[in-house]
Amino acid sequence: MTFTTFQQDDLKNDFSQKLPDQQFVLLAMREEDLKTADTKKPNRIHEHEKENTRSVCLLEQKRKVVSSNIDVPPARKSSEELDMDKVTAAMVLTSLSTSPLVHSPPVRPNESLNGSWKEGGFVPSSTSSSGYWSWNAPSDQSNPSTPSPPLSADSFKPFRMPSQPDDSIDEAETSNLLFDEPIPRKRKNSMKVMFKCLWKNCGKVLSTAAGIQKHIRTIHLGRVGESDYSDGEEDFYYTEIRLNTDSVADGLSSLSPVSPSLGSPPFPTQDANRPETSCAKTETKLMTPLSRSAPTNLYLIHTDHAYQATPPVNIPGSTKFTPNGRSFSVSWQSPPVTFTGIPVSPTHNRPAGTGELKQQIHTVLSSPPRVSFGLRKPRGEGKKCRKVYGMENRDMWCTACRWKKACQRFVD
DNA sequence: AGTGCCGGGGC
DNA sequence: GCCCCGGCACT
Repeated sequence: MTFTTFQQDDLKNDFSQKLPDQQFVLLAMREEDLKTADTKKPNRIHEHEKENTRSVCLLEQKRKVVSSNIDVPPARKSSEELDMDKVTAAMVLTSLSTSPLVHSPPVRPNESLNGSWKEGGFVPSSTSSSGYWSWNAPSDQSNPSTPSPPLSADSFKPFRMPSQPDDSIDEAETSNLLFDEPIPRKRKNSMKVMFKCLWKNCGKVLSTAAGIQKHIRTIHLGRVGESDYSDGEEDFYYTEIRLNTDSVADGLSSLSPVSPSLGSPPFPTQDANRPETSCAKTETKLMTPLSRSAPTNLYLIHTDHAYQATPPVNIPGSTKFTPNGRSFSVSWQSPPVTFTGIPVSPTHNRPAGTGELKQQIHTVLSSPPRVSFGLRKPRGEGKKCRKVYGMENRDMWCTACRWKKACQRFVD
């Protein structure tokens, strides 16, 4: 995951210049810094919003996620559930990416950025002098052998945490937050949880997780003989649907956090404009099984305009698709986890150098991909006859070089 | 500007 | 097929 946190200094200054193409920024600040920022630069966030960038402030100890008029219900005590703040923030970010801009003062007090972020596995891999933190995905997470995944407007499921079924900040709640609809803290009793298969062109809804997993295993993954075995992959091919038994429509609307003013879904649906769904495929695979032991995954959605007519580019740790002629990039990062018994340290997953990391982020976020369409093979990197022997010894060149053809002596 | 080499042409 | 070269892409 490409995940960027700006600190107070960035807010005081013009941090919008740092990631000009990133539209959603997770902003974590300390309480006193936020107060200062409010006082001194009251319009900073607004300025950023004008550039189609919104900020989410993750307030950890207060258990609030504040962005514009977004509030997350306060207060669970247990510190390990601070991770849920991050998750919630990710959900907010995800939803923000699809909702219209909301202009209102975003800032609220916050507490330490340092403690629980690191506890959750988010150790900044680079810290610039300006306090600009960033994370990026490990470059070796791609796995090509995943079946075609689902992807639909209501199917974007950033993460799944089977181990925490009692998550009280559910999707419906988060969605409601985005629309500034104060809702009762707990409506679980009136919610019926269904499980919807996200497989392409499927959409089967079952009432139990086991059922949907079995469905996915047998129907989509073709694991007929291993019906009881689950490697968890199925988890990422379905989503929970919380149906409000008081008002089914309410529950359904929570599935798609799109403003009614926006006629189009936030993510590609099954329409003709939909590009290949390999992005979801990559994403799904990347989440497995790493993320299952890492429920603190944060998703950051950002959009940019630079890729509109370009073909998909495989950026490890990120994926991209183009709904409605506008591209979305989804990238992610897993915190340090143990994978098949091998401890994976942060330095394993991330490039060592700050500069390199930032370069990667820059690549992911803004730079137009260099795509060779195969019309011309990549230029050879090695020395060729011309360089080796020089123009004066042209007779020593290989025939191809003499004929200005591809060098046959020093083949790349 | 220098380099690699594709595409095309003459023989 | 051999040989050459215009011109493009890339560094």
